[in-house]
Amino acid sequence: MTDTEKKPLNFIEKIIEDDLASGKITQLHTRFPPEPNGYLHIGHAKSICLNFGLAKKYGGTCNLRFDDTNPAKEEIEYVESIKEDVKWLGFEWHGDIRYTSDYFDQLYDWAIYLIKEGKAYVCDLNADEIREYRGNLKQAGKESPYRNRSVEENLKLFEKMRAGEFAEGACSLRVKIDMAHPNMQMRDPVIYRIKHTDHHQTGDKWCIYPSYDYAHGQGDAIEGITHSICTLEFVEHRPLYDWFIQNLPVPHTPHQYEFSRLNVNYSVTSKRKLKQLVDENIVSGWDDPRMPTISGMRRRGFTPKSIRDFVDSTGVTKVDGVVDVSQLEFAVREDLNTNAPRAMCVIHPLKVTLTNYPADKVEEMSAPLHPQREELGTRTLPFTQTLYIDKADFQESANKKFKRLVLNKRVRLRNAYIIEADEAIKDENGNIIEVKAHIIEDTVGKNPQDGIKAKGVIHWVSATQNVDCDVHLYDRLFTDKAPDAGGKDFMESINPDSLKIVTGCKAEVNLAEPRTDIPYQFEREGYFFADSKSDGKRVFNRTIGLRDTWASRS
RNA sequence: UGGGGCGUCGCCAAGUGGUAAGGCUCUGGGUUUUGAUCUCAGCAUGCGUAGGUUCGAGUCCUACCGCCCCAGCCA
Repeated sequence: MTDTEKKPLNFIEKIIEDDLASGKITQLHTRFPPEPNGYLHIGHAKSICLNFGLAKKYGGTCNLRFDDTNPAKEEIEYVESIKEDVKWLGFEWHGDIRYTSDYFDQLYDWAIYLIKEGKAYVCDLNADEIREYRGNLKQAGKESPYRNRSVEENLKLFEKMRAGEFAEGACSLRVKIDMAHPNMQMRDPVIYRIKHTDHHQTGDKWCIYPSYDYAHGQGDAIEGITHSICTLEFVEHRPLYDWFIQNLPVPHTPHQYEFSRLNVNYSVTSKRKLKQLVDENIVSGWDDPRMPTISGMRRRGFTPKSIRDFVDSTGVTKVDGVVDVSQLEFAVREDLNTNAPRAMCVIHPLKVTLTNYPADKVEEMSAPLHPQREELGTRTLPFTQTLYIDKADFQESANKKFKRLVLNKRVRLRNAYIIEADEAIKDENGNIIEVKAHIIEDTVGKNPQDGIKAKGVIHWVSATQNVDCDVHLYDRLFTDKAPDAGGKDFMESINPDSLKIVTGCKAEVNLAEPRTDIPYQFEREGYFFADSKSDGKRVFNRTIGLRDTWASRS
């Protein structure tokens, strides 16, 4: 997406433009607020692109805020990986990194304010009792017997909570709204709970922690966030969000807007499920190239731009949908096709001996790094008497649709000569182990003088001057389009062939020290990215294959 | 309906009363030293269903149907 064409505005952009036009806001301020309790995945990428993208588009700012209100689930390791992922995707947060925990003192003071206003109380009901008193979807709840404690008593009790005088679960601070409210979120929600757990940012300073609902909007208000964008499951929290903003002396009035989460078929994104895949060794880790995590996609070779383009292509709406992976694959291929340098690698080597080519001769073939982009320059390929071509590119006989090497027929060796096959050498089991062929003289960069053209082009590599490598071929992790839909057990549709390791592949010499910033296109095979975790061994992860209309037709 | 959100092509998605954009996928043709790229063409008489208002409705009204979310001291 090169541009700024007249792409229609999404509903959030319309709201922003209206707010800017009406003077409701003078500058846009957004935020990306992950909880550091796991690795970011493609769904988060959408939120990142939306929040940072909007700020950029409208000349505003976007904060990175760790929503760290639950120390029991969070770890510093996750804040580090999240920072890395956001930067890698190409975004820069405004100013310092924010933590909701930076506001714990202010939040505590506001809790006391609510108590003094008679709007919050310490409740001694335990979790089970609170659930019972809450009622259910069709029945109003009952008020807690502790709901009418005096301000003084609440103040004293809350101070004791903070001082660590109660065990976890002994009591909680609740806000007094309406136990009969049709919206369950408004039935006196808990805003502070006791957790005798150290926090990765605040250490042992606190033993009571604010809830998400109580902390989020206030964090937005403190940071001057104008548009607090989140996903659809928070729609019913909005009245609560607004309640806090209205009932507390906050410095700004932020507003929450919800859009639908990004889902991609043939994959799962729930943290719990991704963790299960890791724990049960279905994948090698959170950054396994088959994972929908940002780190997994990075290791696989997806580029930041391809992910951004994909996310932008899916639109911002309130419709629950599932985007087809083909849309993601398209974005990856689109970017890689225009930017990946070309190279040749024979994955299933078959030896070819050129009987009319001198054994000691080496010709330096020049090949462009990109066929459509001359400015990228060229590379050199040694051409020798013995070569490797792919086993799939030779057949003793074939019909006319087979555009590769066939006995007594010609084929073009990419960036080199046209050759003609003369004989197939087989082992005792009848397997072809070598092909004898001869070159057609004077066909480098030109057609044969006898007018008999080659019908196809295949890739090759010198059998004496090449580098060994392994190739990891990835396929989708699940065979089911919706692995976890309708309560299905996603573990039952794991694709047993999601990874095929091929060893003994032969790559052109220029791949001896492969680039680590972008995948290569192994011509006719696909895009391959040097694996970042295979030191010592040369391993290429197949990012994605080339579009193949041939395979689907046959 | 307890309350809330949502229903336009296989998948995303424009459309805000004037006679259904675009992208992905798919299907054909052309170019091509990657069966890639590029390029040309095709692909919703119909917008969850049924009525109604209107000269005219995906857009307004009514009823119905379907899907998703909420009963954590998770976020």
